[in-house]
Amino acid sequence: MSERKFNSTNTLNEFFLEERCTLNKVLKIIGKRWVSEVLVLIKQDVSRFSNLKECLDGISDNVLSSVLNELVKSKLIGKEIFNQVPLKVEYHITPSGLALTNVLHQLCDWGKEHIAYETRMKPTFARKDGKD
Amino acid sequence: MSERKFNSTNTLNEFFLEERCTLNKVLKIIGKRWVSEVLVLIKQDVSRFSNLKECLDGISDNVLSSVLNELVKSKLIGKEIFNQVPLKVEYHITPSGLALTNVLHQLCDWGKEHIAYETRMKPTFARKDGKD
DNA sequence: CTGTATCCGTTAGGATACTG
DNA sequence: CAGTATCCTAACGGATACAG
Repeated sequence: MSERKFNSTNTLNEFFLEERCTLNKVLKIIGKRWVSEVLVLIKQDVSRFSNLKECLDGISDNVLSSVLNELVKSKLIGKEIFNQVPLKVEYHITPSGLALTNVLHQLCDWGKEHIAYETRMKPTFARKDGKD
Repeated sequence: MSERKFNSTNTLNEFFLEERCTLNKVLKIIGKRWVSEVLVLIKQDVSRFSNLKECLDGISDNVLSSVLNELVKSKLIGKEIFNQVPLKVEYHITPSGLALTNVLHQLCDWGKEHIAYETRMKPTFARKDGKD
């Protein structure tokens, strides 16, 4: 705190921080293990707690619950409680969440192109571009 | 394993899994704390270990090192070693990595629109859409 | 200068049990 | 059915020390 660096790197840092700040928040939200999956499921109209649990096979109630809460808190999904017996709750995606899944889909798309083959291949990697 | 669910959820599950698989890999890579930031920095031609360290202020050598390794392993950045004294190493972004930052930027963009105000606001949130 | 190895504290993921 | 509370463990981020 007492020795902040004001070198030339600082300029870059500033520019980079602006991007970092928000990006970090986003990644903090959807970087968690089950979050993106739950979001996608809800987008696909899997709106009940138990349905989600089935789809996610072995997820604990605990974890699913906290993930859902996080998503609700972040306004990516909405929660609708039907106060009846048996208790019924439905989750639905928000426009905000829908927009996110859209970007996520691009991310997925990128992954399919760039890391699909990366599982076991260790080719002789030599630089091909003419840097310097 | 012995009691796979073949209910209606299974259909959704199948579709969702295809997306999950790759998306998870991607998020696994860039969801780590410093990864996205390092990637952005390198995109901005901060190519030396020490420069990166300065930009990231308090990051440990250890962490930076492992992050760089991950990025190299994932082919998001390339590593060029100049075997001289003092030892010099340069990192540069790959086309693959560049494409990723592009998507990341959209993610950031999304964040700016949707979670900028979310820090402290707790408005009375009631459903507006006419979902039954 | 550019890293790796080791150790350690924190945190997130998860199992189980219990409540509305 | 839908969740919360508690506890446990594994994984991750990070500091320090050391090596090429």
